[in-house]
Amino acid sequence: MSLDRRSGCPINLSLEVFGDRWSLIILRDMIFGGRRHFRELLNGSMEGIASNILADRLKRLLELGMLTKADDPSHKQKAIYSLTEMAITLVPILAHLGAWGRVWLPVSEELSIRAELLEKGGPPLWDKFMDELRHEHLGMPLDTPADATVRATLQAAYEAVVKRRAPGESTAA
Amino acid sequence: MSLDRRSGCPINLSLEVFGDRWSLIILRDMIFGGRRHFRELLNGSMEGIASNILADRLKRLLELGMLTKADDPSHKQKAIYSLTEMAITLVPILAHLGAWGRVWLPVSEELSIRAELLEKGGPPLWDKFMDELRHEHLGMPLDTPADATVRATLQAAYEAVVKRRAPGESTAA
DNA sequence: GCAACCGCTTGCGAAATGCAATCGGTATGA
DNA sequence: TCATACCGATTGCATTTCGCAAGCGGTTGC
Repeated sequence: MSLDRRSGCPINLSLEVFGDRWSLIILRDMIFGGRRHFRELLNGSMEGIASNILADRLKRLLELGMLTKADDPSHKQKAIYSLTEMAITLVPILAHLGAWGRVWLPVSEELSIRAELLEKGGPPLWDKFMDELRHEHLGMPLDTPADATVRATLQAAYEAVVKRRAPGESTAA
Repeated sequence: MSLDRRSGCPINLSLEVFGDRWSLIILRDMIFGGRRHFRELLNGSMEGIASNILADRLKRLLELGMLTKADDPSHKQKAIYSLTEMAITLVPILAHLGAWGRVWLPVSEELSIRAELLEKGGPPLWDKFMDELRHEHLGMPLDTPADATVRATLQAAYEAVVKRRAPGESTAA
């Protein structure tokens, strides 16, 4: 995973940033899953990322300016990863990607409810979500503090589908 | 490049489709460059795709249902590749990707003019473009036949930038 | 007849990936 | 105090993929 600079085309350069199978998965888990630590990303990843790949991609995303890294005051060995504005502005792309996948690919119902809500919410919801992410990761003040965050709303919808489909059973989030 | 089905998440499945460094480049060249033949894609690719990779990706995109392949009546050995609806609906994603790359990555001026116009045109322009692609690749009637196609407009803008930046010189399109 | 072109394949070295085990250090609880 | 679990990685190794160059049998135009 090097940075080729094969051409100055915006689409090509974007692909060189996250044109691989893991970078966007990591960002997805940070954005929608609220994960901030190495172990959270490692164990929480639905697709089962390997630890060396995760370490490599985090380093790469740091170098690219998509993430920042800071010490966790609660634990000397813990590191907290934060999204930068560069990464936060991927939300519309992730929304489109999810919407497209929902139409054309064999998505599972419980995992696509988030994409469905995000698509229905449209740009206003994306803006609200990005505002929340800026607050969470960059320490910026919230434009309009809401009672229920976008992430919590999406998560609740996901859990409702899981519960409906498998009543009485418990499933990992 | 296999099809893992690592999870039913829409974003993950989308990544399994074009989460590599070449698939979207090929589709970009077909959509914005109007390329339909193997050699056009091979020699016209700004990033210099290798012929075996191109062959592999075309096969993959065929299997995924993003492309179809037909004989070219003008030449017994020529094949014409066409976009399917599945691929045409990537236009908004490509537009977003280009817009994001233009903000955050070291794009070249001449190669980003298309992305700029596509972003400024917004969804109405994307719809018009997709309509033209449906006409071109699927044989559907045009909703509102226009004098200048979106692709020609983008191409003209690109060439104007090239001409302005290097007056008197000639550059490959 | 012959060079240029057609889509595509082959061979091969280099690089990336996936997997499991492990590292040295840190918090936790008995 | 001491075992245990956890922390962010790193290492070794087998497998897969990539990138490059050359070449394939066949078609076309001059």
